[in-house]
Amino acid sequence: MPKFKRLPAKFYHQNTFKIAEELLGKFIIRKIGKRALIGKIVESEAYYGPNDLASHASRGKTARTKIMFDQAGTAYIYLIYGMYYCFNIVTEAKDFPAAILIRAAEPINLSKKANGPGKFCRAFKIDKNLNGENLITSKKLYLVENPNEKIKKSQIKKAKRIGVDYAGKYKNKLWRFYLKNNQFVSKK
DNA sequence: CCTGGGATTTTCT
DNA sequence: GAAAATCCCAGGA
Repeated sequence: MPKFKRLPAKFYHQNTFKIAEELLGKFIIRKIGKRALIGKIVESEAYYGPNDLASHASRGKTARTKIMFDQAGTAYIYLIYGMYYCFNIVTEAKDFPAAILIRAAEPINLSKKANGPGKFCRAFKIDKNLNGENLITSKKLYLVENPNEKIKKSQIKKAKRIGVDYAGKYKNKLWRFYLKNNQFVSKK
């Protein structure tokens, strides 16, 4: 097993879009008892600020979305379409709503595919119990440096977000990022 | 190749 | 009561 270096608090206190790009290639680790599930992040989507109509936070702070207003480095997990969980990483200062949806990961030691936000959570056994988890201190769910690979800017593709056609002018924002030529990206 | 609908439940109107 | 930051499968062209 290689030695994994956890991403520090400082990493989560950068600009949301920079983090969304830098997350690509990083490893996510989910510990369940003595087992660890590991995947490489290959696709992310940014949801930024109170005016982004695609963001849950655009309608203000509610019981569900209050986590998005929390401090950077918090996990925001919600149930979509009644059956799939989505995993997000909260960014920006407290009381500024922003988060990054992790859409896909390349399996390192996973038995299931993770090429889509719902499937990602299924593969990692992520559910509402982990909502609000602190990724900087958690023992169950956290992110680490990729010890084998450095991602270059030229490997990153920017694209429109998925499933947000209702979001007016925000639907065309290039706020989705993924690794070029990676077969585990949910949609090219 | 494409389009459309069902599953299932939380959330807001 | 309708819609939702999804996924999978069926059916038609």
